[in-house]
Amino acid sequence: MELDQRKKIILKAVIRNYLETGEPVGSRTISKYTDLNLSSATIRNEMADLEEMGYIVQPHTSAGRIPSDQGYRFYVDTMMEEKDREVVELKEMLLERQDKMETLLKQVAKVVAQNTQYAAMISAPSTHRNKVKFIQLSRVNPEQLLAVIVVEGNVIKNNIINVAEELSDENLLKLNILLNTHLNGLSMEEINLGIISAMKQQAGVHGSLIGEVIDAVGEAIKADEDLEIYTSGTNNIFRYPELTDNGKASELVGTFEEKQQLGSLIQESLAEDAGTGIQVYIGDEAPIKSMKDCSVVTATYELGEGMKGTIGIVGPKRMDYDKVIGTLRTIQSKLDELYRNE
Amino acid sequence: MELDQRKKIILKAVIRNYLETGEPVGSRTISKYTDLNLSSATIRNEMADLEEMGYIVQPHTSAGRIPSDQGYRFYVDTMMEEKDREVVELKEMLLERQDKMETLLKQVAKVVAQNTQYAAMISAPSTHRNKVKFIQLSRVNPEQLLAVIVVEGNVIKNNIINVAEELSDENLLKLNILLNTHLNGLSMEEINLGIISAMKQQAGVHGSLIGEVIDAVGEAIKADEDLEIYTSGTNNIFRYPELTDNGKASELVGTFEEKQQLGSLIQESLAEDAGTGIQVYIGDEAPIKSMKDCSVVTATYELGEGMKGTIGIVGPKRMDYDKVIGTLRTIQSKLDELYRNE
DNA sequence: GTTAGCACTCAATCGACGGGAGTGCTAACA
DNA sequence: TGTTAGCACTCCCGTCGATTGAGTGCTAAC
Repeated sequence: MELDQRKKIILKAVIRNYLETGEPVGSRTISKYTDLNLSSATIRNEMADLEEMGYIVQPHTSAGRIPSDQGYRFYVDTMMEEKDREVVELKEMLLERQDKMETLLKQVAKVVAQNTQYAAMISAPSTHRNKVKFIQLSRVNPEQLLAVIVVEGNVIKNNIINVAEELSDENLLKLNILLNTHLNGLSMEEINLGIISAMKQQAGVHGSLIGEVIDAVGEAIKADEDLEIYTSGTNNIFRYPELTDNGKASELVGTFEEKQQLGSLIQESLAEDAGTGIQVYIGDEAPIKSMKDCSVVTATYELGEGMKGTIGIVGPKRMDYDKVIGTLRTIQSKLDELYRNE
Repeated sequence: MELDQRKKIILKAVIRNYLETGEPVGSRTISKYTDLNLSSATIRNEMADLEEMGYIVQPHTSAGRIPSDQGYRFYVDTMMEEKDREVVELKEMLLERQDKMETLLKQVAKVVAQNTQYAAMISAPSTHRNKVKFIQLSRVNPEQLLAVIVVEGNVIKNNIINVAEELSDENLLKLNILLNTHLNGLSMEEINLGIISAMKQQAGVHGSLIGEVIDAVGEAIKADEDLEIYTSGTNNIFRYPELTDNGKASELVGTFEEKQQLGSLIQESLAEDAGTGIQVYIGDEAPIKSMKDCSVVTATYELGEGMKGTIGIVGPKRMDYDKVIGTLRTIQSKLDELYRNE
């Protein structure tokens, strides 16, 4: 069977109506809702076809139809190609450029959640590929050294290193020069054991002590690379009974708290990034099982210097895709603006 | 009317039974539960008295009794003075000493939540009173300076400072000396505008540029003083219907996400700190209105060097106070141990 | 191909009903 | 005077059946 023009119109009408009301929609409603001027009986026939084709389902025999995952997928796909979304006006949108990345991200998550009334999450941009700008090792007291590493994008990492034996001023200076000449300009992912052992070799004699310090610096660089994720509006899920019935709320809240679980979503979204960077996952399409009754819309953003992160919105399948995608587009461009002329 | 010995026994029996079952408890149950050898009729009379005195209430006419807030309060108070709690064995309790405070705190929250099956929160110790150990200003590039401040307890703060005009090596060195001589050994709360302007004065001529830098350092020290709070086990609240019925879940989850709201609790707990540092808030006693159906148990902890923070456990009023308090005691001593010989 | 009509299905709602847990009160007992 | 057995009463809760109403599928006529 083929999805002809009329079927498409009816399918869209069903979905749009369901998005609004959250109730199964019957043939009579569609008969009046659309301007097709068809009787409910005709619509009934078409709807039976659509059901057979898998776009809509009946929750029980004598109820109206609701969209299946396949139906949502159709809707989202056609919607995405149809028109350029108008830019959504964000309520109280004030993104000031923050020194602290953390503050900015929390702010974005909050704005997005408030605006859409769904749950929002945002991952900090990964800095693997950012280059080291500056390294400094200083003595805090005889047994403690402080290593500070500044990376492009003004990301700062630091680490306190405990040493058994005091390092002479001369050696400290040498070490600083060594570290800077070897590591400056390298991206964090390029700094590997090979480079570190090369440095150790060049440092020569003092093997053990200096070696330890070099290792510690290497660790400081590698550390903290677990992706940080911030969430907001988790309690918006309570607006949608289909997400909170039967103890589903507990699972979802748990997932949002254990932010590591959200990682897979972030990864996938970054990987799939095509064109606009906006992705829609419906039900099982998302790689997180507790979200099987949700839809997830993700957008990748870029903060100058190639630092990429992901924003995600989680809501019921009957979410207002149009608005959500519009909001994400707006945020994308605002962030881009904010950091373009760094 | 007086709360005589027998009434106390009955009251405790009612409460203990209710804690176990979560069901209203009737006179017959108590008659068998206790070894008073009284008939249910006698118990009924006593229970009527207890109700009149406000220790227990009936959810409806023909139901058993449940403890009122006043009843819980009595129970907790007598329990606290009764005996030394035996030490609770924590499941999989492995607190390794972490370099990163954040990791340690998240770990503690998680352990506590898993152990008690309630929601847990923990505030990072405030560092107002910690003394500055080390300050360093370095040039990252001609327009950017990096300020690093190390505070007792190895708390590290840093800030990138943008300058309009390059600072000479000589001036940078002077500044470093100036900063260290003036600020080293002072606690963060002692560093105020007076001290900062004194430094500016001493710096003399270069007023504007150097003044700006000094201000920026001052800001870096003051910044980030909003208390950080970590939570875990939020979804444990779903184990207790009385906390999640009628949309209460949404409120509670919201409170846990907006961690700032938890601040008042932390403050109060730190302020009230008496003796053991353990506090119990029942219902309205807690300063957060979304917790009016909860009980909250807080404990202050100390990580050497006078860094104090608070751990809080939030659960239903019928929480297992005994276990919760035991767990908190154990955590307190483990943390103390961990940092005692710094 | 479209539509009116009709029988059918099934979830949701409502009221009636009975069981059960628990109470308060009274009267009898030690 | 304190304790207890007995009893009527209250009220929650689950079950059952009837009713309602929205919606469907099918058939026959247009």
